[in-house]
Amino acid sequence: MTSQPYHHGKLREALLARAAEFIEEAGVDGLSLRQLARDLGVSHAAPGKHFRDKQALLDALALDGFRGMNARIIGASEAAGDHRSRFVRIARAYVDFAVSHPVLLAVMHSTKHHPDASDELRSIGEDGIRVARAVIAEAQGAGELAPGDCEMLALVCFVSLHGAAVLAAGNLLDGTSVDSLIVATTDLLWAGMATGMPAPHVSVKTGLA
Amino acid sequence: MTSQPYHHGKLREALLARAAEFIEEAGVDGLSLRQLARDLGVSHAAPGKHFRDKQALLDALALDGFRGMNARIIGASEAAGDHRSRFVRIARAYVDFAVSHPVLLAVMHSTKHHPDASDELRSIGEDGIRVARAVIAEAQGAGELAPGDCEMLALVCFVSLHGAAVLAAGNLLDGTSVDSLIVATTDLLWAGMATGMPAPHVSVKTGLA
DNA sequence: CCTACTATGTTGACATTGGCTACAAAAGTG
DNA sequence: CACTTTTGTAGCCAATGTCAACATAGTAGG
Repeated sequence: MTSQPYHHGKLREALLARAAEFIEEAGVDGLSLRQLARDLGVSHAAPGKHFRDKQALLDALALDGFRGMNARIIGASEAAGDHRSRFVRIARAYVDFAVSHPVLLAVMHSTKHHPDASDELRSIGEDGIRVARAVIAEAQGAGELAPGDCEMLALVCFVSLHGAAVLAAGNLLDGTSVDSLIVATTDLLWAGMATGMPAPHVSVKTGLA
Repeated sequence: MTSQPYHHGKLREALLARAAEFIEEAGVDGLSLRQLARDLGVSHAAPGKHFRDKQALLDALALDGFRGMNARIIGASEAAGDHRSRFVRIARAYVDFAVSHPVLLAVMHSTKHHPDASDELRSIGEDGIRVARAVIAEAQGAGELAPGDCEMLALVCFVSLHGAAVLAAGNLLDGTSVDSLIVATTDLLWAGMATGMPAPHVSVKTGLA
């Protein structure tokens, strides 16, 4: 038999690739460093040379996940079309990614990242908001949307689509198709932004604070 | 020393209560059945008499969580006020609960429940949607909101607020206060529903089962 | 070429965990 | 009282994450 070389060569990449498959099959809890090592034909402690601990591997997975997702979102935003179409396409790109990689999405937004997690990981999640804000600002400039705080509007849109993505990824939409939810959500958000928000509703606050 | 009674008496409740504290302190992964047992002064296998396995305990936690959350939401919806105020109050109840019990919320919406998880656990998550739908339907009847598929509208609102709750619970809103996000989100949704959605692209499915 | 030095992989060990079985005590129940 | 069921205990096992000690490979400098 061909004697295995002592050094794997691309163990780090192999670990990440295999781990990405594992978590989608068996969930994050189903991921075991030792199983991963066995699967790749290396010793049980080999992963430790590339990732300080299990969370470090998950952090790296999250980073890759954000890179891939942002690439899709940016690609969707750059496609031709009017503002509203681009808005819908961005939303669809986000939710589609979530449905395709539900567990990875959970890892990406998991709160428990290493204290020394890279700054990139901390800020890379905001790319989506930036893209949404750009489209909204353009549409406002073109008069298609009412003027308003496009920063906050983008955040609200991001938040709403994040909810749709999470629930769709978790298969928690009982009878509703993902696509019809995206359409309904983007329609509602766009209608609200087109109308503008004449009377901010602040009188509800109870004095319970 | 007072000899411990052989039977704890209320071990099941004690386990749930202590576990609820543990997960908020150390996350779901930080929860150990054995540690829990040590903490309550019982043997390491005692929890097994009340919960088939760890997931069964998490399922029970999730069930309790839904009960408490739904109680708050329903309470908010029954408070006096016009439709819009009640809508905002429901939203606030949801997000407030999420911020108060972030890890529990994740457990509640975790996909990996036992195959034999109670039917109650499967359907109890829809109470929030029902409450939102009722308010929307009333407001539509009163002419405050444009007519439309209140089932789908309620789902979109629920989804949006769920996103806000998840991100707020995860402390992922960098500079924005939770309250201003709630206000902006409910304002935008309400404005959209008041205007109505002129031209949906795709036909909408029938309501939830 | 020979010698460090570093990066990468291996082996062995340890504490901890979840889960199982067998047993013991308590609490009902006839 | 005899019995059954519930509740808790003690012991065991395989698996895991992490660590320290060692082995090998590649690389840089003399």
